[in-house]
Amino acid sequence: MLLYGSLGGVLIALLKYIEYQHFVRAYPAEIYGGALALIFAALGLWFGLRSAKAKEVVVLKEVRVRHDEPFVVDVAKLEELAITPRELEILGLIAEGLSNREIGERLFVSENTVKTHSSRLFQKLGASRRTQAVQRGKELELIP
Amino acid sequence: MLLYGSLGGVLIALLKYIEYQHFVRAYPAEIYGGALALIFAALGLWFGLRSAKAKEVVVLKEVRVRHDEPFVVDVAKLEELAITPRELEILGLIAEGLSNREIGERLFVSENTVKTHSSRLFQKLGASRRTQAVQRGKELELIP
DNA sequence: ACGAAAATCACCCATTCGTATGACGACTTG
DNA sequence: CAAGTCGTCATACGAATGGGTGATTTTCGT
Repeated sequence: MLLYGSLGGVLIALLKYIEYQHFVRAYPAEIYGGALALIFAALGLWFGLRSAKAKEVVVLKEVRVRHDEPFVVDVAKLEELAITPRELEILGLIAEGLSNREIGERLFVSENTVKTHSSRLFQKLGASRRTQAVQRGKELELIP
Repeated sequence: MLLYGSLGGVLIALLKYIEYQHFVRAYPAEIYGGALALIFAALGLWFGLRSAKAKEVVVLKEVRVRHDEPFVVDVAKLEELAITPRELEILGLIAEGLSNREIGERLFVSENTVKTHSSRLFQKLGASRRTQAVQRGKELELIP
């Protein structure tokens, strides 16, 4: 800012000197004043835009985009494969790495029940292993 | 822009007229010129800053798309857990739902070998089931 | 070239899993 | 009401899995 100010002052003095010596008599004062006004208006505008550009850079950016969608089960595929709610529930627990026994404990049913559910589930998913069932479930968007 | 231009022109004319009529004799030309320069410099600066503010708003733009990353294994965690390349490979195949036998066939090794690898893998991952290992592997970004 | 790490394989044993089969009760629907 | 679906549970058996130990061979870094 200080630099700009002093530079402007020098420029003014210079211009004034030149003008006074050579043109003050050649052209009417209106031309002189107009030119001066134009020059300084341009100068001011230039400086203004310059500082404007600087400001432009400083502007902060704060935008968040979604990263994970909420996930919804593909109900169409569920019905298509005739997978019951209970079976889907068990698929989810299988995907969490729980054993049949643990699933039974969590759902307050016997391990045998879990086995029947998972067995039917595997049939419907075309899986023969639980890891396979998990993979299929993710592919079919039945589990996140 | 046009509006500003014409306004500036009118202003110039007005100023010139007033000056010519009253001050041309009262003060030396330097003062007159200096004042004019100052005024127009300020005017230009003001306009510059004004347009600067407008530009500042435009800059408010941000792209932070992050939906699907290509996925790279977390080498740091791999070393931290001392997981060998072979073990990681087997983890991937487990995640695909393959049985130990199938993994052995695909890698041209015996099922027993697969079992030892997976056994050590489970130890390192703190898993007791393969489904659990898969889950841990995904959490630790060892597999996609 | 030596030694450590990795990979390979085998055997054993207990547990878990997958599958089949049958059964029973609750609920829905025609 | 009869049929169908769903959830529940049991038993049984073979396959798969997990865990442990021991051993040999490759590979690789210093």
